[in-house]
Amino acid sequence: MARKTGSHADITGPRLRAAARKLFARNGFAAVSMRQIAAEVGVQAGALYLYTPDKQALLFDMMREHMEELLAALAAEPLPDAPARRLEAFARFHVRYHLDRPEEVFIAYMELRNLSPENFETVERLRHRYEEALERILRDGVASGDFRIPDTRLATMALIAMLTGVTQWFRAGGRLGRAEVEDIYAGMALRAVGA
Amino acid sequence: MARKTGSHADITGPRLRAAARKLFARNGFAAVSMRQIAAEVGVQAGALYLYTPDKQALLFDMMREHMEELLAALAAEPLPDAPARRLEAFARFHVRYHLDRPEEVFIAYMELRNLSPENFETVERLRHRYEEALERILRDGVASGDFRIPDTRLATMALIAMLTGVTQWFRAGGRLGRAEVEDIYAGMALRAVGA
DNA sequence: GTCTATAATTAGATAGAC
DNA sequence: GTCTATCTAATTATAGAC
Repeated sequence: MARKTGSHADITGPRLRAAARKLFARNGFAAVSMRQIAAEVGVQAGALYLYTPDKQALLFDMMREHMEELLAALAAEPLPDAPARRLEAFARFHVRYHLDRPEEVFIAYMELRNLSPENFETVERLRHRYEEALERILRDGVASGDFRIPDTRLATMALIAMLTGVTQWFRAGGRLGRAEVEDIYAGMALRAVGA
Repeated sequence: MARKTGSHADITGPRLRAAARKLFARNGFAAVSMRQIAAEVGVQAGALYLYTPDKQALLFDMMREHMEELLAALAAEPLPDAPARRLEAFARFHVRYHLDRPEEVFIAYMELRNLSPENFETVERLRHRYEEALERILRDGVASGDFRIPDTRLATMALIAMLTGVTQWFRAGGRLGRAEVEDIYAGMALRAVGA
């Protein structure tokens, strides 16, 4: 017999995460209340605590999972050996991945300061591993003479900021398509390092 | 005769704005309470309302003033005519200005979503004027054949994101000095547009 | 101009009925 | 597993004493 309320552990959990992601991305972690999230999920506020110990864990799990999936996706991406081709592949991967997950990306770099100190450390370590993947490409390219940049660390930060910025303005159905955007960013990244 | 409490309208106002700027930049608008700001100023929470109608106005005034000062400073900056030299001057100005005001910059692009709809519109218009100043340089450079970029609007957003990113990692007294950083970013910006 | 006191609301989180 | 009800604490903002 159909009941209005009942067991939904298997779907309420994911729905909670989806609702939190949506609201955190749109309004910011600190500005979103557990009651708002509950309303989005369609349950009462108290019911959320069956699926998360607290609001902080909701944010932390979201950010850690995002960074781990990003690193896993990068590891799974086939990257050519030649530095220029490798950088191009990285840039394309970065733009594509970030356009696919605008909410996670936005949260991941806007809500760092709302993590507890321990959680911040964990997420920062993951973020640093990602940055190092790019820095290694740049170092190799400098060593081989393919790139001309005065400082690999600065260039790493500059390129990541430039590429991540795509999420700030890109809108599906707009003037430029995803493939075009990917092309142009990859080209700018290559030229920026003198390839 | 010295009094413990008294008239401080001339100094409490600026101190309030400075405290709010510091705390908003560090912890985020939504996460900062009026009591925290009052404690930073050294007054009681109620006293703040002598200097601002509410918390929202505190944020809005800060952001509007920042954008207006940024536009005024750009207008006052001597920019050469040649597109490449003009872009270089813009990039140097942007990096310098943003390194000089890390807190304002951080707030200006992290707290947009905490503005009321009307206030958001006002700030967005100012931001758009700044972006257009760069886009005009890029358009001129494309027209003159100095720059090779497939899309000026995308290149505008990419360059601004890249240059603004300096505030995310730069620390005074670190490995690189401000002049060096300015040089490198300007060089990357020029190369990115094929100059 | 700043204080204390407080109003009115809302927050995160928990207890216990069903 | 979800509900209602509630706890405790914090929030923005205001009123009125000094």
